[in-house]
Amino acid sequence: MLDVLVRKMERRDELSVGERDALNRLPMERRHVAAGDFIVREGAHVSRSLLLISGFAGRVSLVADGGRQFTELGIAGDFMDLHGLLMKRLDHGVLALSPCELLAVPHDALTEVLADYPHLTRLLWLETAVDAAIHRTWMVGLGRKDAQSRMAHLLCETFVRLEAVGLVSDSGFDFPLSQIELADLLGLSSVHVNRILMALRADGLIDWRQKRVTIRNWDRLAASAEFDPLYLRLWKEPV
Amino acid sequence: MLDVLVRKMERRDELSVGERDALNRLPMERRHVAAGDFIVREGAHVSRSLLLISGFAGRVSLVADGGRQFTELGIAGDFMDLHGLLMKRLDHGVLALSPCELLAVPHDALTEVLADYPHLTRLLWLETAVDAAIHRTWMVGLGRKDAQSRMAHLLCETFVRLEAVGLVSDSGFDFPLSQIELADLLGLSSVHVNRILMALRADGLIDWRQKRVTIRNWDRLAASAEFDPLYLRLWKEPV
DNA sequence: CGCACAATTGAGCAAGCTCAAGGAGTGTGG
DNA sequence: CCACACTCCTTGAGCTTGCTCAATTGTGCG
Repeated sequence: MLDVLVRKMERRDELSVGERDALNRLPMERRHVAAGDFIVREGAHVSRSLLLISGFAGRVSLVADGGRQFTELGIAGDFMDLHGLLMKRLDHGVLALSPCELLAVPHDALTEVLADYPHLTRLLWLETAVDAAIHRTWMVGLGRKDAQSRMAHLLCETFVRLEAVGLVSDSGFDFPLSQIELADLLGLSSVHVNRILMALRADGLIDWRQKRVTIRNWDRLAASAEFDPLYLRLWKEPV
Repeated sequence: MLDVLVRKMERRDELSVGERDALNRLPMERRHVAAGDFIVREGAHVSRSLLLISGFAGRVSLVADGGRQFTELGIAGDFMDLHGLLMKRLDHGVLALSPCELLAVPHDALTEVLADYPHLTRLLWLETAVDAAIHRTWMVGLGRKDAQSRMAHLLCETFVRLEAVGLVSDSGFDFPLSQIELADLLGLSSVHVNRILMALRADGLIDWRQKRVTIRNWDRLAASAEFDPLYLRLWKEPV
């Protein structure tokens, strides 16, 4: 069941047999959440962490004027609230953007297992460190890049992350987000998202039909995004 | 020498004597960096992590058009690149915004010590988790709040974080950043930063003279920022 | 005193927003 | 099988926040 997580971690460092067994011995409960439902509410006390097995989910914060900002797009293989293990209360909500399949892992069991596996601990710590690196990269976009560059960057990043867990085929991926949701990911209005997508299609950089994105010209897309995948830490180097 | 870090960690959870000793046994090298100098370059391979003992430092990323975005303001007690322990290469630069005093801790020594102290590991992991929470909070500001609210939020956040390490007195704190640097923290232009600061002063929310900020009306400042310190995780709860 | 840098102010400009309306796709009940 | 309802996408038009360019005024320091 943890295949998708193990696969991603093994892009970064070897897992020993003992470590893989330790992971698989963890008690886990399977959960399904429908698109549009909250997986966790903002501010909730959490005592288990949720690994996304399939689907798309967003970390989201609400603003007083009725707006919202997604602070991360979770894909298969992502722990949506692993930091809850340490924070105890969640500083954001988690919303299902498509039907989601999750595994809930109790914190006490996780803590107990990790005490005996420092290297495994570091690999999970790395997962949260990559989250932070993704956050920083988004911040640079939100603060200093224009709307088209931000959209291009989101598509490049999502492509590479999905590729790492085997969800890319024919230079494309299924991507069931609405333009309203994209707007709240990118800090834009949905009207502007629409105009930018029209432009990216007209320029031949992407196709986007029936909830599926196809990259038509990676080089130009990555260039307009200033995309450099360093921050995703997808190379093998001992931790 | 690690006092400022220990003090902050003890706001969150007890440290045992053994844990405190283990920290103090770590080999450390003291470094001084002048204001305006890079502490670490973007993309550098790192083999030690740098704890900021005094001064202000910024995590910064450069953009092709010559712009830059700070993604975090580091204060005394902050590890500027603890995630380098896991990432191995840094996805951002670290710039001294004032004269800075730092302690460099070799990764191999840190790894070795932490292997025997799982609880200490979790406390350091929590440090990086709080970094990520700060990132998310900034993202919400960059994406969905106006300039005045963002500035107010930065001042509230900085106040609370400095208070946690004992650097607040008389409702104020020393804050030697230029308006250009503030602009690059907040994703604004320096001209606009200036106008907002004039407004905040005129409204009686703050004073800002001689590199020192004084909060004149915390309630209204926090309200205009929609500031909720939950994400700073400054309460005591076992990790 | 003079230099370099930071703060301030003015004026015009633009990226992206809001408001509004029409079209297209999809699911559902009669 | 159709009609309606709902959501999402698309497009137009005017507006606002914050930007750029530019000039002026402090201010710390050798």
